[in-house]
Amino acid sequence: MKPITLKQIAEQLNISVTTVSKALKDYPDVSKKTKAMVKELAKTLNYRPNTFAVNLRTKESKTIGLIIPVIVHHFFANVIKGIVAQAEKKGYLVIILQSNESYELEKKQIDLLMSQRVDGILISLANGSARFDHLNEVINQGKPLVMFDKIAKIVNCSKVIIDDRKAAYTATQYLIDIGCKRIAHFRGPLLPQNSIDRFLGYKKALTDNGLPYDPSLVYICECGDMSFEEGKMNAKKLLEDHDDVDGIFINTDLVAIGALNEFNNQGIKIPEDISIVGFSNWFMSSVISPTLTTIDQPGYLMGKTAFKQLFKEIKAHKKNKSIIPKIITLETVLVKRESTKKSTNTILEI
Amino acid sequence: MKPITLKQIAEQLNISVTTVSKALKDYPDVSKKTKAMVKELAKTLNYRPNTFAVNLRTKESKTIGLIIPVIVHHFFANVIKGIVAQAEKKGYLVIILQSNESYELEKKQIDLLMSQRVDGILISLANGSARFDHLNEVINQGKPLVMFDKIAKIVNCSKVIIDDRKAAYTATQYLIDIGCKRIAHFRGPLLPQNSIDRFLGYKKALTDNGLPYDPSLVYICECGDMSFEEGKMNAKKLLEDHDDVDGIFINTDLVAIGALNEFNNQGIKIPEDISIVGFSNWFMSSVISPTLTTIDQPGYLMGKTAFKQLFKEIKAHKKNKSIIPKIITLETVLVKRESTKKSTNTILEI
DNA sequence: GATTTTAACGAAAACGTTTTCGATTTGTGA
DNA sequence: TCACAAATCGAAAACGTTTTCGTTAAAATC
Repeated sequence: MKPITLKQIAEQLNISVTTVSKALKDYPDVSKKTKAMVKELAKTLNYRPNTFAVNLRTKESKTIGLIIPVIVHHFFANVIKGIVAQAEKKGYLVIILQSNESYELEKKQIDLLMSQRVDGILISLANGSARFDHLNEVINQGKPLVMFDKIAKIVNCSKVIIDDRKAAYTATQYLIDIGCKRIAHFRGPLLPQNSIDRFLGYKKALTDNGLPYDPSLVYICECGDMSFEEGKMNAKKLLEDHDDVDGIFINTDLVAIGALNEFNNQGIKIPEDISIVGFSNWFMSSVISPTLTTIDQPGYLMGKTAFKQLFKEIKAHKKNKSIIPKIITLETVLVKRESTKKSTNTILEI
Repeated sequence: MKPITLKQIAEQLNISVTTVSKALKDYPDVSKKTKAMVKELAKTLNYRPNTFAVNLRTKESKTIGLIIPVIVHHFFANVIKGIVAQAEKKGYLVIILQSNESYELEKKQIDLLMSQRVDGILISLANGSARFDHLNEVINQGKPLVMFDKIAKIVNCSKVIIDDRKAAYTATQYLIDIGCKRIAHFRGPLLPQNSIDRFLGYKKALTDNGLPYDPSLVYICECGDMSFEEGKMNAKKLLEDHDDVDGIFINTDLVAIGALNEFNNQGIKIPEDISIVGFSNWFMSSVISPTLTTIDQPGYLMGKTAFKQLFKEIKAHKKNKSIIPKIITLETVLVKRESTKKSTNTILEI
């Protein structure tokens, strides 16, 4: 019933614990014979090293912590999948925690992970996080930390992101290229950097193309559980406020799909009357009608990349090498589908 | 830089490590003065007990393992959320692994978790799992194990499930009650118990109501990444094969939404021509048009309940009490929406 | 004042592993 | 034969806690 220990193996074979340990780890100063002996007995007894003891000795747990604002979200679920898969490859386990977009919780969870002495931490910030002492604390303790997606520029650690501003610019530029003159934007909440950057990308594309920026064309939504409904509501409001809008760039697909639904119901033709571009390439976007043009946000790859970077830093940390924070920007692509009309401007289609 | 230890505190205060340890844990044989002294210094030094050492001493890690077939799935994501939230409340951390519906991976992961010496394991089976030695091994080692949702009846451990058969029966019975005479079923894959049970519930409702069971009305789909497409395809086939079907019970919402989409495109009126009931109550079901009648499958509650049961068993195991496996069946409810027509049979509506 | 009780503390073992360093044995070359 | 190197092993310390049990001093009891 009790787990097998090195001591038990040693006693059975009449050798020392030391030799057993070395044999199992293929130390050069153990003869082939004893190695074989030890390994065989270990196998038949189904010996498993006591991780607790190993951790204590080696001062590492082969475990990392992951704090994520929401789990039930296709993008983050994909990130989790990417992290877990990559971690497993490298022999690391992942402890997962959900901050629920709350700074207080996030802080507590950082504390939990530090107490647990994980080898490193991956985090995507809660919307509520405007202070970062808890993260600086992690860094000061010399614990590897990598942020992804929802980051704080001010925190001095590695980050894996997409260029939200550029992607939004691309999306808006595409709307302009296909002939849209009056382009609205459904933006995300005011706080997280992502929705700010997407908004800025939208704005810059307008001005770069000589189009006026009109604040009344920008609608805000929380992008929480009610995203779909928010999309519908904003679409409704937009139709009431303006009759000349011919394109919308929307912060996230679910909102876009809500808007699309409202337009469909009201008989507004997409893309003939209004062209729509979403963000994130949720699988439903390729499936609804009309299919949604959107920016592909590589969740799985982001998770994978974030872990890879963290892994490097963990290794460096073990060797007492200092780590130079690195910012990795993943490519996004515009996925053109039915919700945007074809360009009428042939010159642009050379 | 190096973490503070009990020893350091002891030396600073000129007392023994023992007393420091006891003071921090409020042992009665330490004076109030020393307790205050110790606690204060511990706080200012930001002392955190070394989990590795604590684990080694106490033989528990306050950590559980979770193996799940897919993370990127609204139901499972909800389950994860429920588990993580409840675990955190009780001071437990969750290590998450994804089996990818593969028996081989699942086996390896069980092994990993056993090596890690987690205090207990939560698992939802991979579709590919038809052998259960790896799970029996866990049980034999006396490690608490709770299965949820995708379970194996044959394994002697606690389980948290819904009554798939009953829920399917309810769904089908509802279709019958509102007047459907020719009811089709889009079922899931042949293996997992869930889709078998849902199929059986469908069948039993038919025969209990004197309706013939017609195998040609049963369509199979894998319910994987292509669910939506499968729904469309099956809908198409159904329209080709039969012109008299007036109701469909569908294994899962995403497939149902695919079917709905196809029917919409082909001008088939839902619910006038065909009534549809889905399964799981995905949030999109309340949002598409027409909204989908479905069985609500309580993912968050399932996660929460599964952890609670595991927690009980972990506590029992610590006290060397034997654990009697318990099967907890969560209630499901039929959520009536637009995709099913109102009953014309007033007698049934008393 | 002698004895017992209580309060407060500490020594030491234990958890199971890893690793350093020294000891022993065997083999090698002169 | 001697010196030295190589091969093989083990003793012991260390990781940082927890907990048992004993010790001491002070307080209480008679």
